[in-house]
Amino acid sequence: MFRMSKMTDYGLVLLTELAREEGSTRTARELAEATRVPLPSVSKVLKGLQTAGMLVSHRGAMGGYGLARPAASIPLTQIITALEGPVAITECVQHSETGEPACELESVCRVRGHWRVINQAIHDALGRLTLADLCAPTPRVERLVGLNMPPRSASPGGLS
Amino acid sequence: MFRMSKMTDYGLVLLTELAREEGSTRTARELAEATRVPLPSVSKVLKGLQTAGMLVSHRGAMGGYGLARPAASIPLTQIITALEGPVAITECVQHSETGEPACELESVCRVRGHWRVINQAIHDALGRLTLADLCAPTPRVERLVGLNMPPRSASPGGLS
DNA sequence: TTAATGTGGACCGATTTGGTACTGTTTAAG
DNA sequence: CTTAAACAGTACCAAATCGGTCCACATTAA
Repeated sequence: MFRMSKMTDYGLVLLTELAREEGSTRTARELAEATRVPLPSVSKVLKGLQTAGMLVSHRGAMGGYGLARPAASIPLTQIITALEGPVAITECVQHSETGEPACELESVCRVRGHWRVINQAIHDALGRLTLADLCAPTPRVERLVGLNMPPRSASPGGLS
Repeated sequence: MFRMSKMTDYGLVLLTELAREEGSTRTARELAEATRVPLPSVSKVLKGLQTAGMLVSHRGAMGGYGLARPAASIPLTQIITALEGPVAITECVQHSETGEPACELESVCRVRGHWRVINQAIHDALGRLTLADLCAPTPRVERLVGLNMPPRSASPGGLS
């Protein structure tokens, strides 16, 4: 799986819509109609992004949401982290980043160190992209995300 | 989050343990004791890996599980796919790989194409690793997983 | 004053997840 | 032939998570 939650997906779609004209202010209802995302979910997601400092909100009539910073200075990792917690493929990876209490298998676990590395690679690939990149055509993303790795020198299998 | 499920984590730990001496046959109980993973979960995971063709099983007394192929020819992506389904960060990514019925936002969604690319990057990074690599020291994994991407040319933000 | 709008929380139903139990079936060893 | 060890399959359960809804409230422009 490796799935993002739907809320995170919604968040990206909404932010992309907001970033289409930077500096503009859109109402939650407008965004819901433009993206076809159910309004209550839109509200919940936008509220979260505002708390995380990515959006500014104006209450009352004529209010709405707008980007707090230029889209090019909002990394994907920050959005994902705000909406569904730290990017960590394993619990123990998260623990080793935040605090100490690792898992109870720590003493016998021989793969933990590798997860840290793999997780870092994914984190870096996502961190190279910003919200502005999500509004750009696909080829730009292909380049930035690092799809051009050399195949491994001596691969016995090669299955996928 | 981006988490693997606990079962997948268990699977990797168990396979790594089995790969420590290739060709050996270990009993589910032995593996449970060696890895401290609860026995019922061990059984469930191993059975799944056998069905997927990564393990061979021998029933009856003196039975047990063994690797069906050399560890170096079992890619990480195959293990993950067997234990928790296809690697796809979004539902729509999975749909576009398997069949046609995309999500209902398809017509207005402007980020879908990008997910395909990002997903491919993650998939490739994991596909470059095999079970044998998980038994090797960490530096080898660092190299194979592609941690050495150049920083983007003009990064306005750089936050993480 | 009023209507539009965000804020915050409670709540619910569905699904997933991790774990358990039980009843087979196979096979080596005695 | 009997028995105990081991895998196979299924059903089930409790807890957590997720997506979604609703409501009472605070704020602000008109």
